[in-house]
Amino acid sequence: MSQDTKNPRIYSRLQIAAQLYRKVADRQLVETAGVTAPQLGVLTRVGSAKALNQTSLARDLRLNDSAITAMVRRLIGMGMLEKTRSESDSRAFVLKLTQQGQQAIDRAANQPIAINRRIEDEFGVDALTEFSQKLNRLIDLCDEDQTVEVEG
Amino acid sequence: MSQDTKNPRIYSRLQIAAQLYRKVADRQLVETAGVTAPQLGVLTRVGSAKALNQTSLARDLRLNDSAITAMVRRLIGMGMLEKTRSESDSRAFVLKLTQQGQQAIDRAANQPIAINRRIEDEFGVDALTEFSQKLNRLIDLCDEDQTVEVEG
DNA sequence: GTTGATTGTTTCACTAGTGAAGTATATCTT
DNA sequence: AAGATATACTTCACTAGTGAAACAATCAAC
Repeated sequence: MSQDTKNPRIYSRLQIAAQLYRKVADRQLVETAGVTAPQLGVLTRVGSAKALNQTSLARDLRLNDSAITAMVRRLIGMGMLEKTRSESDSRAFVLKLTQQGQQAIDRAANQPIAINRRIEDEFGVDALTEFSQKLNRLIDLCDEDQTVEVEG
Repeated sequence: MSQDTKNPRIYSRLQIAAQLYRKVADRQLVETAGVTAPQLGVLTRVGSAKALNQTSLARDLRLNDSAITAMVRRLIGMGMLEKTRSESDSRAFVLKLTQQGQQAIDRAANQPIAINRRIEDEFGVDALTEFSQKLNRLIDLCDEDQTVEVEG
């Protein structure tokens, strides 16, 4: 008689789906591009910005500052990213792709991973768009709930 | 001109939604029941089984054995769970709730957290069911992709 | 009844995230 | 110009997961 049987709580489904998707995507991406999915996310964002610092990156990806610190350290260690002090603001760093980092992005772009194609094929663009919108609504609801609690 | 703009790739949305939902749920659950959402998941599963060992638990929750080892250790440390050697199989352990563990479940059941009610209200049962089905389909696709790769 | 494979669990090294507290630089305010 | 406040980043301790390698107990075969 858990609540799961009564109404369709989506919490655990969502967690399982996200975890599993990440696992599969990671495997395939590491194969083709040499980076994990979160790492590719960072590289892509850095690549598409002119001069990005870590705080902006954190905001864009909706992550903690400390998550970025760790992520960037790993990517620098892998030779994918460079970090130089900003000239306009000496607290901040400017992130830049290395050649290797750019290569990783290119490889990922040129050879889309199987799981993504599979999902697109199976769902179709319309269903995927709708799904994406529902995810957005879910995100908004969580955001509201967070701000309500902090302010109220 | 990243692929994100062309077609609605759901990977990052899904990750953000799952992470954020967990964060909000954790906060509210820790408040009302004294455990996090993943912890409550484990307790609930243990509570609804007669005699569960860790491997079965891992399968049920779709987690790694080593994730369970760590999870159980934490829950025992919190006084929520007990672990005794199985009499029928002396490799295995039998997991059991402590009073405190049962209390945590009860509190969570009696006082459903705000974010879940909010999501149910906003989405409605039908939309939620459909959403859940799509998540299931996504999970299945990932599963297939995994087995294909292992076997092929 | 030993031998070999399978099963249940743990350990280790890792990624990826949170949140709180600290440091250093910038920016207001007066 | 100084002091307060805000911002950029790091560190630390933590949860939560993966995967590979080890170990012990069980089971199946011979």
